[in-house]
Amino acid sequence: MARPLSEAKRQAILASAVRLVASMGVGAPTAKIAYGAEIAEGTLFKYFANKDELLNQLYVTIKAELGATILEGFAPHAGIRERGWHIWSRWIDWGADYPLKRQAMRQLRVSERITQASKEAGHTAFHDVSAAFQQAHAEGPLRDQPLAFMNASFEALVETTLEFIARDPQRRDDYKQAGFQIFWNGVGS
Amino acid sequence: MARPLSEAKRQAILASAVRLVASMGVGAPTAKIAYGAEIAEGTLFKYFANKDELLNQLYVTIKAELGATILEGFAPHAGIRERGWHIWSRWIDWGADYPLKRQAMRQLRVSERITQASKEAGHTAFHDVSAAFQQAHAEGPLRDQPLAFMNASFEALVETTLEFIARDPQRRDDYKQAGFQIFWNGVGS
Amino acid sequence: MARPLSEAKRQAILASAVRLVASMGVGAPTAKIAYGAEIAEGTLFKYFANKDELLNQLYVTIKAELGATILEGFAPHAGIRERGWHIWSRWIDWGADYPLKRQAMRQLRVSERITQASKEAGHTAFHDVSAAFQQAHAEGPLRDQPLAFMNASFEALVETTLEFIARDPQRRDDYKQAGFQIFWNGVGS
Amino acid sequence: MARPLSEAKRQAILASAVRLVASMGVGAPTAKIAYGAEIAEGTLFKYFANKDELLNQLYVTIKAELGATILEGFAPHAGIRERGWHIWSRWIDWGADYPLKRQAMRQLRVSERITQASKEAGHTAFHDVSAAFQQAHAEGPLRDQPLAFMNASFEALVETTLEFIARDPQRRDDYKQAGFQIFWNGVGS
DNA sequence: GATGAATGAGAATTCATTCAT
DNA sequence: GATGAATGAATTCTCATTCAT
Repeated sequence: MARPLSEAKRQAILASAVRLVASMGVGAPTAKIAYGAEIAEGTLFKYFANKDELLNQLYVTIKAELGATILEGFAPHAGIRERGWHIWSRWIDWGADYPLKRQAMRQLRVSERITQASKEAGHTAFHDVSAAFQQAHAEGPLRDQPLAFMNASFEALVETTLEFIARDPQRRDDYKQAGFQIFWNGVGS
Repeated sequence: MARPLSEAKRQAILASAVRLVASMGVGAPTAKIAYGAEIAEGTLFKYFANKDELLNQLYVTIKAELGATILEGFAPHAGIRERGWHIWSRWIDWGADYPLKRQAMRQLRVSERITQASKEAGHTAFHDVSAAFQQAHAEGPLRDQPLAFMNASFEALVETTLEFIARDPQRRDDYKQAGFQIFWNGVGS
Repeated sequence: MARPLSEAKRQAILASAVRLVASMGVGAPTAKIAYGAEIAEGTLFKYFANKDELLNQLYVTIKAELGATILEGFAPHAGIRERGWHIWSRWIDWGADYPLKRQAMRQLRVSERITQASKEAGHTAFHDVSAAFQQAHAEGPLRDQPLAFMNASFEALVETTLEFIARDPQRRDDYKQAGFQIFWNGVGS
Repeated sequence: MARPLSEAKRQAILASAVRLVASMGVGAPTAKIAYGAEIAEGTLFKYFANKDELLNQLYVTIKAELGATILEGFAPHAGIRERGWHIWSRWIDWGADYPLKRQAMRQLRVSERITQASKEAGHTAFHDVSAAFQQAHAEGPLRDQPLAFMNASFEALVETTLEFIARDPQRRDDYKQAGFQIFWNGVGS
């Protein structure tokens, strides 16, 4: 079935879901999500067959958006540190600028309702980001661990850094630097 | 007193909650938790006034248990790296040995139902662990960032490491070493 | 609008509530009320946000209906006794004809769940009935007591009379006369 | 089964029930009643086989106490008005002095849980009060109505009067006079 | 006899989803 | 296609009553 109707409404539903999942978790009622999107309760189910599908698409969509955002302006031939910093920097900026999306992701990540398929789709969307790590990985001291482990550590530190920025936005830049330093030193030389 | 509230039952409820929250999130029904604890639905509410209280006590209890476990055998006068390794090691072992508790914590950490007070109680229970970090922090390159930031990074890397161990238990020791290495290099020299 | 909230259903709920509250008091389960209205349990809450609201609206609705019924055919310029008798007569007839509504009111009147606001709304609905008493009051021997006291005495005697009519409907007219006589003599000359 | 154990405890339960039924209606939980009586939840059921029995005994007890109170100092050979006034006066005083008992009775009177037997026992306890009315009744204009009707009117006006005294205790005596006047004029020649 | 933990049948809501309009 | 009323299973919590201590 081709995507029905208004793309604007679809986006409104996703945007409303971001807000509600961020604050209430995946238990946020579909009726509230619909209300936040200014559509009727039943209309939501024209766009998403059921709540699980909405949640999964939300997950994949945010992940894809983040992936694309990170890669904007990425210089594949820059030095390894520059590439790492680019990813770190854009990721942090995205998370600090869209705290609700970040919060929603936090909830979705731990939810049993996100299928394996969605997680894989998320990885796919992140493919280029992962690729950018490969060289660094191959050369670093973690070369015997899966690339995924380095990726995950990076992400964990991004998450930690964003948590602190969220609590204390004034020091955004300090945290951004400090977090990257831990990562870079950590996996480096 | 007719019959005192049985500590065994209280533990059974918490243990059942660990299992169900780990797999279903905080939306796990109290009826299922009670069933898992082999008590009647109503009995649960003799032990915990309501679901929120159960969830919060679960959070604090696990956190306290983890804190105590980490500190067992801790040598306060050992070298700084030894102390760091002790904490890392015991934390990883705990998480690898009790994957359900770790999973439950993951859910509880992001839940809106865990009160500020519980989070603070969790910190208190973790006080000695935090203290053990202080010297390392004062001397390291992160001395201008809050100690909490270093702690959180440590925890984030523990979490990441445990995630990988859970997926691939055979390589438990490899991950354990690799994760610590990232942290130690990251915040070190 | 998909389907408007059906006024017929709303009335069916209120009618069912009348029956159940009359016989079981305000403890009558919403599930039974819904069943009696031939709707699903959940549907009731589309019409009334919660049980208290149902109970309060029931109170106000019955009171308003009674007020309107009493005033039908009221001749404001008739003699004072005629006016009093009109009110008495219509009130008694209403109570005798709708014993369940009367019984429900008995329950609602003593319930802690009826808010002050509803009681005031009830008075408002009864405003014209009260007004009809004013002249009688101003001239009678109770002029030094609040009008409300005379009103309440009237109502108490109506209630008593209806109680007897309910037990012994054959003598409806006797009781109707006797009750009014007590009131009229009581507050009169 | 003879009445077990401490009469003091039995009274404490009834006293606690008065308070709770007055404020919460017959839905007041037995656990709260027990707590108010400073006994254990289960102990209540040693004194009253079940909640209905407690409620019914409460009804009969209050009614009996009221009956006895009214008759204290009653002069059977006084004039008819004096006898009526005596009853009125003592009843009003009792109700004004024990507002919780009066409130509890209001709730019990409309409850489906009070059996016919209890109502009859209540009448029995009131027998002497009723008897005092008989002569007045036989002589008055209501002689063609059941004595019970006159009794009930009296009680209804007592109730009304007490309601007003409860709201405005300062005017206790005014209301007391006014209420009796309505009754006396009402049923008198 | 007193206690209060244990029980499980309700009770009032809530909510994803369907379907008449 | 959009709407939101309708549904009823599921959820949290309450409460009278029993019974082990």
